[in-house]
Amino acid sequence: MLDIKINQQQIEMLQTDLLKWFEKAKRDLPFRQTRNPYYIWISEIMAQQTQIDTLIPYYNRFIATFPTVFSLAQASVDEVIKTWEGLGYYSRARNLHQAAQIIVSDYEGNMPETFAKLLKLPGIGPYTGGAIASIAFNEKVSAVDGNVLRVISRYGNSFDDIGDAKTKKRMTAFIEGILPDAAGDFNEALMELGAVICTPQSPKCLICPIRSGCQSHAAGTTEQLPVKKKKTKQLTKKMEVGIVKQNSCLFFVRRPDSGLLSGLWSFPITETVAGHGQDIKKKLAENFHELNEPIFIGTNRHVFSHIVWEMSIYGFDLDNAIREPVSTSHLVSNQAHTRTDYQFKALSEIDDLALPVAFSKLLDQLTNF
DNA sequence: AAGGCGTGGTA
DNA sequence: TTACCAAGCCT
Repeated sequence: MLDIKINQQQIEMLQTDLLKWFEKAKRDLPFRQTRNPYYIWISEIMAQQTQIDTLIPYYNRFIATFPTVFSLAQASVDEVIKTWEGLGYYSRARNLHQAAQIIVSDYEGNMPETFAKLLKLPGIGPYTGGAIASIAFNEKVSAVDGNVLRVISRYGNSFDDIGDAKTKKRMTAFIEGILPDAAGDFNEALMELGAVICTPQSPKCLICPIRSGCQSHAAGTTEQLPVKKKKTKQLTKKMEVGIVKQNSCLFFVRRPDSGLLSGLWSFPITETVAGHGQDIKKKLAENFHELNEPIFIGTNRHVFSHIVWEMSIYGFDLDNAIREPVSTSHLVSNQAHTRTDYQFKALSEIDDLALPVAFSKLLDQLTNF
């Protein structure tokens, strides 16, 4: 149970030390050069489960493509996903798009200015709501992310599992109790400290601005903290991928509306049962009447957060079909939807599609096919 | 409550 | 190679 004994004077020293350090040491990040709530919002959504260094080029590209909430709301969801391509957790982009439409329709295009209202928007939870409210609107509310949980675990020498909701509640309450008026800066300072000083491995206690009050440093337990329950191991799935070629074009399918990589484009893919390319050949029979035997191209492995795909890649060259060449008119198109679910694309056109890394990385293996 | 949901970096 | 981790949210 987190139980930090800290008096008013110590609280003020902690605030002062942290804020002073942050003012001096904070990294120069693109979204720290603005107070525009729209830009803050985009950056905070991108920051979810994503390291800052990774998201910076995406952030710059995103706000260049969608400079205002109106431009985002008016874009198609496919355009938004395409701009998000490669960043992962694509529901973030869908929620961003949906929330932009709500902000335009319900708030005249102005970002809602309170934690309570922000929390109602899709994709904004306790952390992101607190971050936007405190950083963009000076609301005195906490923003507790993984960095903050780690910093507080160590500061109070807490061995509570930070994956437990109760622990997060307690630590949030502690933060709320020591929040200064400059809540946005204080929240950012805690996160910055976690990102560059109070790191998961080998924390740099020697140069930590709040070392003097840190109970974990005093107890020598920093390497054991924070306590976090281990994740269950990823399930490995054997998959067969079908590369269908005709007239130098490759065949792509849109993934289902729900689940992994939903709505994004992919090569036809199916879980391996019989093997040797027969599973994907059977699946492709939904789209093509005549197919040659699969040509083995190679293997590839892709690791998601909770699944591993071990992919065997098979080619089907329609130009070299033994029987009559099959034209695109044989494609089964889904008449119920106005959007397209199947497409042949020339190599130069593939960039039009939002293609997850799991598939875009396969393109390198197709040079001899 | 616990698991689904991406990707890239590091030890 | 394996394992862990990153400015979480949704169901």
